[in-house]
Amino acid sequence: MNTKFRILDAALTLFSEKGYHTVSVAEIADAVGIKAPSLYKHYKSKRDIFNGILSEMQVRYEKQTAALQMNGSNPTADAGIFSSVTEDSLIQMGIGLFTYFLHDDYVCRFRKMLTMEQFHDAELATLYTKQYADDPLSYQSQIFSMLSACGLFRTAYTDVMALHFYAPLYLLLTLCDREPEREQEALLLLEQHIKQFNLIYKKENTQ
Amino acid sequence: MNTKFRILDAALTLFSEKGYHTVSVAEIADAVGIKAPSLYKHYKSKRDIFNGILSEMQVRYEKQTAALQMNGSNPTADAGIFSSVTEDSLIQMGIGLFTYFLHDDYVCRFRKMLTMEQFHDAELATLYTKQYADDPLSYQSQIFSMLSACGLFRTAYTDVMALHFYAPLYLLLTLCDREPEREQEALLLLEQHIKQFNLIYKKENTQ
DNA sequence: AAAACAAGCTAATGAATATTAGCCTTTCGA
DNA sequence: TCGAAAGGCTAATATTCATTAGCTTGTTTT
Repeated sequence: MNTKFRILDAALTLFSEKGYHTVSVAEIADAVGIKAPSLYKHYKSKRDIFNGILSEMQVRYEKQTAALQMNGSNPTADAGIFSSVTEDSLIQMGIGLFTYFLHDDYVCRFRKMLTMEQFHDAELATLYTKQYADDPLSYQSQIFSMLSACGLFRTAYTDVMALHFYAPLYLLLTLCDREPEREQEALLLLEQHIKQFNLIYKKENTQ
Repeated sequence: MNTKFRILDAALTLFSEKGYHTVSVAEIADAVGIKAPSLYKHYKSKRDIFNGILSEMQVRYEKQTAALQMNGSNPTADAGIFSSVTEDSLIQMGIGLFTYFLHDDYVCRFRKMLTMEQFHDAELATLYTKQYADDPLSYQSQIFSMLSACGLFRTAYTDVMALHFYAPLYLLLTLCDREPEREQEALLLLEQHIKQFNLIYKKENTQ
């Protein structure tokens, strides 16, 4: 029963460390504690395991984004929530997103895997862009347009604001994926970045 | 003679499209127009071809950065060059860097290859970080510290300024690597980003 | 001109690897 | 309790692939 899931998990770990093609089904089986042919009782091929990981991520991702997308549906209705945006809460939002992306077990392994596989398939390419560029950017953009509407932030192109806020986070994230030992340095820079961002975009009179 | 180079070139193309492990030596040979065993007259193994690509890139990269690193050596001595930094020249610098990274034949294929191989080897990881994060950031940081010193730009943490300037460029670059058809959209956003950046950091009195 | 070398080829080798066949044991619903 | 399904195993298969051996041919060096 849960062997099926343990296979997925072991495969994801291996794929995220060495890439799909470099990992043999024997290795996956080994990590699970069974022999290679037994895998085929659960998945009909190696590719099928990979697809299983994709579906699993699909489910988790939709759950995660649904939780964020302001369940009240109408964005401006929730504007009150933001009546007290402080520098600290902005920092917390940034650092929170960063550490979630970097340390969530599934998210982190999945991103590394997708990084390596993105050019093998147009579908994987768009999935990557959606999860790590388009969706975060449009989410941030939405938030900043609310903050502008409330008069808390300067009015500016919210697309550009979102890019200013999120792109450094993204760059530092991919850096830490490669060199985890530089996380402290990255966090420091990220915090400085957000302070600077806050200084730039927050309206003076509401300080 | 130039077969040796043609092998490197064909291999880089294939590696950048499909990743090192997915490409067979037979495929590389085919692309060059010879048979697989003939490759071994020029390189002693598949890995050796890969290493050849790395060395070739090393040479090109050093040539390229040497050309940028202000051959006059002392940065502040060249401050005069920047006496007339306009919004347009800043945009040109950004767009120029972006299109160079995106369209230079060698740079572009190499980056895609490195993107796929970065987790296979700590050395490749640091190489990636150096070329697409550390070096560009410290270069931009240097420029902004000069611009600040000249009184053209606000004084601020130049590391953060560099991050603000470069990170969006990096994000859009990786996006276009995956989805080249979105280049126009990316260029537009990049231009808006730089205009906004200029507005934020340039001293009002020098407008 | 002869020897040596460069650079191509075909054929062979050997290892890795995904997948299938077929067998055995345990579990469990009828 | 019996039959079948679930889930494990070993052994076999077939394919792909990097690499080597050894031959040929044209060019270069002596």
